[in-house]
Amino acid sequence: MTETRTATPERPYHHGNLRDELLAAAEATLRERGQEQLSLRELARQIGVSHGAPRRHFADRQALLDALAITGFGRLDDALRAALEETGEDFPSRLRATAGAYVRFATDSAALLELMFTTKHREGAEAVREAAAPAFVRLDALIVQGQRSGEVAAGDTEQVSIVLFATLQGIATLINGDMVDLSRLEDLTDQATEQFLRGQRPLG
Amino acid sequence: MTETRTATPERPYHHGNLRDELLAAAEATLRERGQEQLSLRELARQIGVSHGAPRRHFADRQALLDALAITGFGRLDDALRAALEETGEDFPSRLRATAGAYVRFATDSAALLELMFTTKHREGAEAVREAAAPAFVRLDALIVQGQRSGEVAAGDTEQVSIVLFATLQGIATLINGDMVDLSRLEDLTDQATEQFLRGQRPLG
DNA sequence: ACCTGAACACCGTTCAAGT
DNA sequence: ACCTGAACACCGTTCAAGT
Repeated sequence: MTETRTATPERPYHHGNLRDELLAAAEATLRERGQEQLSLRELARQIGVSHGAPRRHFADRQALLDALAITGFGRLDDALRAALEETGEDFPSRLRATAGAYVRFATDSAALLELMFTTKHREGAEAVREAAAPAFVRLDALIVQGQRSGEVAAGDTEQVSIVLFATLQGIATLINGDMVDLSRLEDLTDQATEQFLRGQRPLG
Repeated sequence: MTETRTATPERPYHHGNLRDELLAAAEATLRERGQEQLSLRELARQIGVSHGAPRRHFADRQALLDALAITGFGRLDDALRAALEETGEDFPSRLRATAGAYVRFATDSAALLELMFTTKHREGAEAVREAAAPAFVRLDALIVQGQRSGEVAAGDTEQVSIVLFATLQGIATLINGDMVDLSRLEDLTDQATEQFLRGQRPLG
């Protein structure tokens, strides 16, 4: 029971884990109050370091936001992979599982999604784009499967997968922006996937 | 050639047109440097009024951004209407014209688009949503035309039009966020519209 | 190697006061 | 009715200095 074990322990000079703590605190603030309300100084205060300390780990505010976006893409890819592991092998099942997982992630993490997709005209944005690649590749692979099984017309795979990606992303944007009610999410996603299946079915 | 006619004329006490000038200057800054770089104080400096003056016309920074978003929706609707006036009467032509006009507007005014569609959890957002209504109604009317002509399957009109809207919005988001190159815009839009036409064609 | 703390140049917002 | 200008409480960023 020494002085150094109080409720707010005097931290040793070297904090040791600041980067991860900053990211965790930033993500919580992002979810609760949005990107614009996220302040480096406030994060430092919450964690108990001086306002200059974050600088060692993130060159500036934007670098921290980029890091959040990058982890976001990782989590998106994890969500898509997990959904595919729990579904059947046929193309329609995999399409529906992917679409459902995407829009669920996107509407559950609206502020994070915004960070992930509004990257334009920034330095360091290259790293964010690279982080997005696995999710795009996963969509691409899904379309390739559909083309092999004959359920998706032959053609420019990437073009088809981008339009599919765009549709899911757009549905999430309309809902996250309160233009469309969240209660319509499932029906809209079904509409999009069934329309995709019909629109892609090779003409007999 | 009196003292009151210098290059920077001494303005009369009552400015008279401050609201419109603020909006115009704000839109230019938005386009050139993005929303985050837009500062009320800097706008006031550019126009030549005190930093407190904007307060008479916009309660706060967000109110000015909302006003920009609202004028953006008006301009979007204008663009859609203009495109429809220049095309044929058949449904596929009108679908293609609408889609093309939408993605052109959306990629030409990327920062404005972001303002228009990220409205969540804000007061005064109601006015922004209302401003969006005409564009949604226009898409709805287009789908109704397609259903009447038999080129779109009968069903929930709004659901179909929202998915179409979402697809176009998503394509623009991916391009504006530099995830997809602008050069692919036209092909992606064509892919989306042709897939829509095939996916909606009633089964014979 | 990592963090502190003062300093600088900005913000948005408020409000009494001027015309 | 409309605008000014001082004041307040924040920011992000920089950097010499500490351990």
